[in-house]
Amino acid sequence: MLKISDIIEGFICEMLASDSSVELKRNELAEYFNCVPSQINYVISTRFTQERGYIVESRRGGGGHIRITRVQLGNNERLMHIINSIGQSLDVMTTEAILNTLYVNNIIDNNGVRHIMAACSNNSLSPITDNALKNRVRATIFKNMLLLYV
Amino acid sequence: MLKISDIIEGFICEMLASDSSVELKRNELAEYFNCVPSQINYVISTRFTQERGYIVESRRGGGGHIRITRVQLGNNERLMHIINSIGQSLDVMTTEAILNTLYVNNIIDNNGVRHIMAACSNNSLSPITDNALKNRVRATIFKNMLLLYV
DNA sequence: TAAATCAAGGTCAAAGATAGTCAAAGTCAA
DNA sequence: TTGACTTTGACTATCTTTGACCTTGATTTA
Repeated sequence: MLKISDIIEGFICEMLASDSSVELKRNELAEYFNCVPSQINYVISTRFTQERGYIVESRRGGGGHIRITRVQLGNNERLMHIINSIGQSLDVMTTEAILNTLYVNNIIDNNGVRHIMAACSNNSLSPITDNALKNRVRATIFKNMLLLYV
Repeated sequence: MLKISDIIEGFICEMLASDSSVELKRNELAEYFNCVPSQINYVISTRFTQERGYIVESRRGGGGHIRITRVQLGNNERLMHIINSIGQSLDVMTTEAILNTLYVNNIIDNNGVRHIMAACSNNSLSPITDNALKNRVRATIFKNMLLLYV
């Protein structure tokens, strides 16, 4: 059976084939495919993920939209490997260690290291009291920033 | 759908491009854009805020007006002002707007903008389910990263 | 000159327009 | 039969638009 999710995925992929960025109206798309609006969210959250090289932005309210952007990825095997091997959680020491590796291998320059460290520092995450959550957020921030280099 | 608020914002921005200060008539502007006068207040209060580098003055009564001025501060002064004026909480739209201001004023380059946006995006903060906490964390990350430029 | 009137702009809350979340129910292959 | 994946919809969050009512300043009138 043809899954509606796959059809919607294909539809969006096709749009992304000609343009690296598309802007959708959730309700319009849902109506077009005769499904509930949240189906669109399902498709996006399972198919157009960061790991697969997409960036999703959206706005609610009048004139709201969902924008999906394809990021250029490919030539950096090593980086993708690192990104994929980072789990759900990341502590400061490991962050520093990975950054150091990337730095000495000239994948990230000094300026990038400073930005990423600033973002991932305990200082930046200080409003989060739960340490487990803090490390989970650090992991998502770190992966998101590394995607800038793939 | 075209958002009237964004159109009005663009209109005012364009006026501010040639002049650092503009004087508006609320009712005239509202009539020109076919909207209610309070829409102008909405645009001003959401787009032309102090954090984004504007000062708004107005007078009521006959011959009243609204004056919007782009503030010209030294880089560090402006940065510190922005850092100090960001409270405990920060949403994505405001983050983008502030970054844009800093970018067009050559305080932060494109690379820096990309790093900071990646760090402050909802994507990066997705493990945080509580929105209030999400915005608090965004504020601390953002301020921490801006300090790299002071 | 004090009061009345007119001419702005300000505030706030309700209504409208989108999108997001989450969990229950459904489907299908192993 | 079970577990992973999909579909649905009720409820929530966010952003925008609108309008009724308020405040302030300038001008006219008594």
